[in-house]
Amino acid sequence: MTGPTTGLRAKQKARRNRSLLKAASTLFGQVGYEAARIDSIAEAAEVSVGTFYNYYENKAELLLAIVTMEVEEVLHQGAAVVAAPPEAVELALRRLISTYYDHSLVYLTKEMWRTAMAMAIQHPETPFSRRYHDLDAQLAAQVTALLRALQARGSIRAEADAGALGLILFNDLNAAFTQFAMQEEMTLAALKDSLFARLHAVTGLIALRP
Amino acid sequence: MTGPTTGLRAKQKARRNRSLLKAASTLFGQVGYEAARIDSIAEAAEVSVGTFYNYYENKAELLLAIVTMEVEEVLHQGAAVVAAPPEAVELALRRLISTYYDHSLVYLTKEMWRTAMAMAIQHPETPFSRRYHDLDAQLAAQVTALLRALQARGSIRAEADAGALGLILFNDLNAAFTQFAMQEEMTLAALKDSLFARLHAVTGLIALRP
DNA sequence: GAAAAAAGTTGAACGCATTCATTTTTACAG
DNA sequence: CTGTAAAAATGAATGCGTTCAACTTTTTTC
Repeated sequence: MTGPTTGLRAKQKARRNRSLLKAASTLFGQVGYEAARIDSIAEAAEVSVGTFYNYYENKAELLLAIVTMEVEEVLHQGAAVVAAPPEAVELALRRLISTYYDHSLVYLTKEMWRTAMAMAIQHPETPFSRRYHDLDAQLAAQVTALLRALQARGSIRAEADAGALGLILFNDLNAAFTQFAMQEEMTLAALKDSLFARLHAVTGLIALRP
Repeated sequence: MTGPTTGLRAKQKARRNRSLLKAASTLFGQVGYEAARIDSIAEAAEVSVGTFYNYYENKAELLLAIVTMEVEEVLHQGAAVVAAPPEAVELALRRLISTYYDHSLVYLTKEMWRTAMAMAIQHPETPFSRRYHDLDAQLAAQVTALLRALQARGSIRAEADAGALGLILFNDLNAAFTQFAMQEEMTLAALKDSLFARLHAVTGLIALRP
């Protein structure tokens, strides 16, 4: 399947791959994803345009690589919260969501996020979209898992549908994040304020021990 | 501001405007938005490519015109539901949301919706995005208005935050619709099933008279 | 180690949305 | 009507992601 990982050729390949990704990441950060030219990325990696396309199917695949790193880190941090959530329902959810938001701009800018979201929606049959939604689904599963844990512990009404509410909450935090990515001047604090207000409305309905 | 609406020139202008929009709409429906070439639209409207750009700033503006028609019709139908909602909370919400979904594919295809959503996210500073989110906000306001009406009538717990829950519900129905637009084979019935399951989880928490 | 095969590199060429300098048409003053 | 200004139409040129046929380099074979 995956060829040899040693040998002159393989080494060179790995080096160029990293070189292209780093060049792209830097340029995306500096001038933005859309304004970054393939020529410039290739040039920065000391490679021709044609060679770039031997390493990445297209420009989007570079973005996907960066998105994947970012979301996997978010999932890692999120898992820790789900594993040992705070007692109170609202606090636990705030903690998880804050963790997500706080780790969302390490590798990606708002413009990169917008582009990733847009491409995932527009071309659903694409590897990009599939991978993006796979990551999304993992995040949603984490939110639901937290709700279930809180319910099992007796902090949430037994009759509440944790699966449904988890999805609803995830859709809401996703929508809030989209708004955040769309407003260049909006701060993380403002994002949290906006989401937490709505979160409060939900926890008020489902929490047993406030 | 707006020039004369009579005279040979103005007549011609209005005719070409309509002609281009109709040609575009037809072609979008036939081959899809992305595959539709500006050349083809211009040719179908018996106009040169350059002239097309005298009438529409870009391809997206054509889509915006169609999206606007679609959403305004949806808002019109939705207003009727909000004005005289069914007694039961869950039924009322189902009625409103069904109305939305049932009128969503009159002028637009799923692919056109995807493109519109994607562009609205990706280029927030664009007239397209502003208009799109303005329409979105009107829909959200309608959902909230319905919740408030139901609450005023005593069908929803007085302590529930109708404003917050309206937004949450809207974000959820939006997410469901996005999923629908992304799966070519998904039916309207399947869309409603998926959303109504989650809606049930919420109404179970807020409804007073089941 | 030479020849053949395989893998990788390259930049010119292509498709398509959008722009723009030039030409054509319309409106209108005298 | 005619001359002129304003408005509109036109299609060739531009920019940029992506493709591809020709060329190099590395690996394998004997």
